[in-house]
Amino acid sequence: MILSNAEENYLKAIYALNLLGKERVNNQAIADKLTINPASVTDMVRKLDEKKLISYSRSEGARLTREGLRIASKTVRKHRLWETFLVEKLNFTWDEVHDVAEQLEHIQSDKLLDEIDKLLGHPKFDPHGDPIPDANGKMTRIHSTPLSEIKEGSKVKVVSVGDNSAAFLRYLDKQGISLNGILVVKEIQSFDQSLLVEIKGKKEVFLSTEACKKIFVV
Amino acid sequence: MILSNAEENYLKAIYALNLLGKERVNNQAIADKLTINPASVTDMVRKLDEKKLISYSRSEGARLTREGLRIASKTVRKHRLWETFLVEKLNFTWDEVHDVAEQLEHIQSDKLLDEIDKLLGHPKFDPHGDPIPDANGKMTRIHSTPLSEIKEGSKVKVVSVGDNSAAFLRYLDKQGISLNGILVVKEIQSFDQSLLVEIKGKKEVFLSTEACKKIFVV
DNA sequence: TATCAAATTTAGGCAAAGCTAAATATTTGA
DNA sequence: TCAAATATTTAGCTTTGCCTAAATTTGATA
Repeated sequence: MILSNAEENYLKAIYALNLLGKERVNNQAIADKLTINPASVTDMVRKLDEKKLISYSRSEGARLTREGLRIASKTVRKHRLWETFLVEKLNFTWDEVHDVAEQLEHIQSDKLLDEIDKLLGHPKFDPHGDPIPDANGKMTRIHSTPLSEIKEGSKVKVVSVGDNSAAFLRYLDKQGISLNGILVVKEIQSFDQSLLVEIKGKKEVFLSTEACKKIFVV
Repeated sequence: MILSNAEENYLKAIYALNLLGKERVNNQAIADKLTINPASVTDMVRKLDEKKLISYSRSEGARLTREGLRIASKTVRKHRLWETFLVEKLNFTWDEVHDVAEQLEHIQSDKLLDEIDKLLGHPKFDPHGDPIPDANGKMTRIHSTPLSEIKEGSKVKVVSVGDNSAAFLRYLDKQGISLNGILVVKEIQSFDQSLLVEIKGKKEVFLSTEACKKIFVV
């Protein structure tokens, strides 16, 4: 079954919301995720239900079926493999890849996907530290913690970021924060919970509370 | 200006027909090229005219404007660079690339295009021997001849093929004909103009008249 | 339990890009 | 030159995927 880009995007949105803990997803959440009108979601959700890619009921919301899950995780796999490819092979920076990958993830070619995966050596994580689902949809989960919850004095490693927007990633670049970078939490400011962190002996920077919630560390 | 895939495909079609000699292109020809209904072409041609990507008049047909030409040749450039990339870097065969490139050519990212071009070493020809327009739309033209017009006894080199369909390319593979391959025309069959050709001292094969019209040699 | 807010659906619309069938133009060639 | 063939356009319809505005349903709470 060949799906439209829009259909794939809905499945991806439901998949992402599922991973955030929600077993069942309501229309409003999908609408917010995709920044479209809830009324539009009603229609599409009905269509996806008819195609048996999700099961939907007014009371319980939407849940991916086995087939819906397969397609959603494949789309995420494509997105993250393309991002990795762009960074590893084509000199893109991590703040440049998202929008292009949003387009590339809809290209239909199993061979293309397999060959990119092979070329990259079957990577497990993308340039933002997000796990890449394998061909069966399985992925390596890392039990990371938002930097905002780390105790003063701790030394941690950045393993992923919770916001792939160019704006946020460029902010991290400017602050000197990168994937696998080592941080030491020097001070937690009592008045706003913002952090003073030391970056691998190089320098110290202040990070806003909001930023710290989106930096995941171990 | 961001164009839809459909708009890009129309421009590409007009561009291709232009290269076949027609300065002006009529709706019927566009409809045939894209296998859509002429009535649909009327609408789109009007739209492209309004956007100043073509100039259209009922009597003279369609002609690309400077901007239309720029976009069309960029789209062709993308298509051919992707085809080359797939063959050179991702183990695709020449009969597997067309359909995927039809999708990839619509990805919007100048950086992506430039990096692919750089990675490939600024290739001048794609896997079918078609010239790749440079960033200014210029391309190397080779004055080739269809094999169907070659005299008996001549020794020639295959430089391009005029049909990128998987069916035709696989036929050529089976016959042992590849780009840059050397052929000797042994006999022209008088009753149907089909050819007996020798492939670089290896073997002799018969080629149909139709096939010979689509094999270009020097 | 009555009410208010939030979520959902309905109804009606729009733009894109295609279609068919019928009406018009235009060419061509007998 | 006139009729047949070819090309183009019009009119009206379809699907997709979105929209707004106005119900309606649900759920939380006072």
